[in-house]
Amino acid sequence: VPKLALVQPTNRNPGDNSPPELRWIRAPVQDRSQRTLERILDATELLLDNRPFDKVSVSEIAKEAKASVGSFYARFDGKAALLYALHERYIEESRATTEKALAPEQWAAVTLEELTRQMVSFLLMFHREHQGLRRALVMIQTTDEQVRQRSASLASFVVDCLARLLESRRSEIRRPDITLAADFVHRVVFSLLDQITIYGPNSPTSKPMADEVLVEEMTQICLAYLQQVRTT
Amino acid sequence: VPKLALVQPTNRNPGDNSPPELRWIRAPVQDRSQRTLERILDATELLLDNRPFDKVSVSEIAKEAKASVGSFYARFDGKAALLYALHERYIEESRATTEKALAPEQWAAVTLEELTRQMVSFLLMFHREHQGLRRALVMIQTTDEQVRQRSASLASFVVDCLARLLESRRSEIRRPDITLAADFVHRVVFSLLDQITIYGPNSPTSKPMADEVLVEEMTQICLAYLQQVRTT
DNA sequence: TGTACATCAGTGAACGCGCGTTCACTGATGTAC
DNA sequence: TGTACATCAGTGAACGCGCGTTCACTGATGTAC
Repeated sequence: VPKLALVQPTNRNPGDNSPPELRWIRAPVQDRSQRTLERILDATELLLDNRPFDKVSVSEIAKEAKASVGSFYARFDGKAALLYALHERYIEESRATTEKALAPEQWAAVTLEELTRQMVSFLLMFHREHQGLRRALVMIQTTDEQVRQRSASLASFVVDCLARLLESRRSEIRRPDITLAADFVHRVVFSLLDQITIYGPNSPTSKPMADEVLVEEMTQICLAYLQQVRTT
Repeated sequence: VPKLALVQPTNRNPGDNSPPELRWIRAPVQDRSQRTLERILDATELLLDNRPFDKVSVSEIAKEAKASVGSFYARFDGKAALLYALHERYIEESRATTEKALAPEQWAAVTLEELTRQMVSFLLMFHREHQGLRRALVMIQTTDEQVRQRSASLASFVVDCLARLLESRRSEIRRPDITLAADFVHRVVFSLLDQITIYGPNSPTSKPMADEVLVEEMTQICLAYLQQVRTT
């Protein structure tokens, strides 16, 4: 079980007047409560697959996690903190995954087309796995500035990694500004994925698109953009 | 003032056993109440620019519309019906606009590149204008099947128009399947616009992108995709 | 190894706030004669 | 043109439901001696 990236325990030194740290979670002291905490996180992510965060009540979460409402509040400063903690956990996982997946060395022997296809295909799966949570996060981001900034910083990291990867393949790319290209490709791919996250498989287009078709068209549009030959 | 596309008045004929019609609104009889209704719709759309639908209370809406809570409920079957009505109005407007904007004749003398740029640029503005409402609609679509289907039917219409336009320019396009191409281009463009709708100008990418850059890159990626020369 | 005590963890009924909805009433509009 | 009456429109205080949060209490764990 991957260790949780928790933010600041409750106990502080007397003279400690550091800036208002994010205190999303009351740090567990015993193993038992650590497990309760993780059960709560998992249960919530499960429940989010079927309903938005607002429609999932704290008592339901407690029930699903085989805990009580009281023990919930012993771990979290409130319902909002729960979503923050899930966000935290999700970002940690994404960051680690990205770092490995986008390392240029790994892709040295593969064509840009195949690289793109693998990437898109993997991302589609990854996003599907976390669909419920992602939907909840998308929704809260429309309001919560803090969550938005955390997501932005992850996105920024991903774009940097992507730019480095594209840089290592400069000869295969015709876009003049690689940083811009990385940024925009990221935008396109992730907004498509977000759309799927939000609306589910039957997205709000005419007909639902099979996964393979989707992956193929996404791959093609990225490639076409990166390798575009201007006709003017 | 464009006439509202309202759905079914309350009075029905005795033997009327038509399928469960959508009754989102209690049809106004006097002019006065018609105006109240529109004031309520406009006020809501205004309030939605700053807050999600859940955080806008009915009494606030009434206040903003210079009406009372009671008169609100005289027009709408409930708070949900209000959003449905706004959706209705929005879809009507979009449909009409699309029909005109995508008519092939209008674009006969323009290059595909310029056509695309104009379109993307217009859409960006249109979506910005309705940002608040769109955000609310995106959110409710994650839950409400009826709203989702209505949006889907609009999307379907737009894709059809787009396919017809692309068809009329077959010679400039290299994609084998034009229907698929229309569908996918629509998806890409609208998911990017949705992303902006949701997150505002400072979307969750590294740095916010200037409008002109955004329009330009969107234009280029669409063109590149439609005119792609396979290098294999 | 055993006992006492402190702290941590867990429980779930009760509380209270916010907000959607109702309802008894007043005022405005339109129509019949 | 005027009056009576019916219907429509508007008002806002009061209600009640749902759900997040609290709290007094019980049980578990760990530590000191």
